[in-house]
Amino acid sequence: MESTHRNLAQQVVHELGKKIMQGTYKVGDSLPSEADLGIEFNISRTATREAVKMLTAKGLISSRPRQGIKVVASKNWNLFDVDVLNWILLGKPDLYLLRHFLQLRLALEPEAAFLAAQFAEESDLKEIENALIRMKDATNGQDDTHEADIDFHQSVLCASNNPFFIQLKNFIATALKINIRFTNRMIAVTVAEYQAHVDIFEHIKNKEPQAAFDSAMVTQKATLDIVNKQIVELESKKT
Amino acid sequence: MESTHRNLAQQVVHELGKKIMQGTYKVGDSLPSEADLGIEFNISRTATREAVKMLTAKGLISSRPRQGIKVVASKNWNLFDVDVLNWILLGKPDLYLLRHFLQLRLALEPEAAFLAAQFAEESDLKEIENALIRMKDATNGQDDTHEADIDFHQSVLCASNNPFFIQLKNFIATALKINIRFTNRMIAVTVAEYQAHVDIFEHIKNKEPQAAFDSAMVTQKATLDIVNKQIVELESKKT
DNA sequence: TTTAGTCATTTATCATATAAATATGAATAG
DNA sequence: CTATTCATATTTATATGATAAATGACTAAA
Repeated sequence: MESTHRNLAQQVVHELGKKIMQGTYKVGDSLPSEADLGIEFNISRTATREAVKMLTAKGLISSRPRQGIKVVASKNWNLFDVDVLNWILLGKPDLYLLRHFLQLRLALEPEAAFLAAQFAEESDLKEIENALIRMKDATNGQDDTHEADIDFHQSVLCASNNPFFIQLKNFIATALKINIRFTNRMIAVTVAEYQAHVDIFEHIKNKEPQAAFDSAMVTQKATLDIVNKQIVELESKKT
Repeated sequence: MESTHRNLAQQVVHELGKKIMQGTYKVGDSLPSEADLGIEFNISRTATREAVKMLTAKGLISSRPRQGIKVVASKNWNLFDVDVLNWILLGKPDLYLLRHFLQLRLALEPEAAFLAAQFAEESDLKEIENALIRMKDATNGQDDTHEADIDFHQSVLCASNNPFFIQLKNFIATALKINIRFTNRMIAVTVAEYQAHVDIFEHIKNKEPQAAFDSAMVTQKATLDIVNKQIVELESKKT
């Protein structure tokens, strides 16, 4: 195993999780037996089993006597688990995955903005404003635009003061990272996008839920439309 | 442990998970040490550790040498995990939790209907229709209304053909169950509600995304408004 | 051909031992 | 008296080896 010799089980969880999301082990495939995994990673069966149990808890695999350890159907995967999302990021996301992310974002973010306009505390507003300032600073090269952009989206989710929306911070972050990868990680966030964010913030601050919702909806829908068109194009090329 | 002597670790996971969601162990609290848990449940430390690892994977606890096993902040809980949702159901949900569920449902379900109208396959439509038929049958006492109702909502999610929406089936099911508990589990789904469902289905079938979205939105918003009013009432009583 | 039973393989659990991490409090230095 | 260092005890982390239970595959009998 790695150098550190700490949290071996956790490391194996990540190795196997990555391999599953990258398709090294596909749905229905059997993983090596506990004994073999132990040999492969040079750890005891105890640690191996703990790793297997953690992946089971995240819904990626099942393990039964005689049948061995198998990757279960992807509908059972805990797609909103932090680790799983990060492993998705390490895979090779395609346009369809990007669309799936955007479709859920379109559902979530306008409503989150709506709720933020209703329930945001002073501290929540400060967080959002902070992210906006960092986005503006980024145009002067003082900060990473994309990172500040992600912070903006996450802080709006938090401002909803709804634990379920807040839990989806990781989902949104992953969605944005994949989006960035597909557009071009070098291209900074545009002025137009920044202005759209400012609009959303203003509506939240002024406690105008519907206006906040609409502003968020417009930008989301625009992004999704672009990807939808790209997919149509892609599919027409195929045939 | 129980009679069966199979999957001891899994049983302990459920016991502890329930206790955490019911507040027996609160956020920040320490659980008994591995050794003590082993004694309490009459299982080996190995099995205990595997249970602890599974709960760790679900984001409920952390376990570090000398520090012991502690319930982590609820923002780290995997609220969309099937098990966690079921444990929530075993707790004592209040109006605020119900509102949080409804707020996310309001975000998800109209968009799911929108997507279903775009992407539903024939088989998906059959599933939805099937649930509707069962709802109608239920008025004659042949079936459980609520169960068929849950099936309807879940089948619309599936029809979106978006894995993220599909993953949220358990969330919606839990939300509906809590909703049923709050209204009155004896009261059957009304004819009006049934008709609203039929409308949504028709729009999906006719591939009218926006109409499907609007229909779903109306019913959702109505439900949320009622709960919001109840909360306002509750809070005015307090002061 | 079917059925019942045997067998081999793999996970599930247990018991015990040692290593590593770390909170706590004592000892020490300033 | 305060801050820092250090020893120690407690708890988790890992390893090892042994036994139990589950189950797919094969075999033999009806």
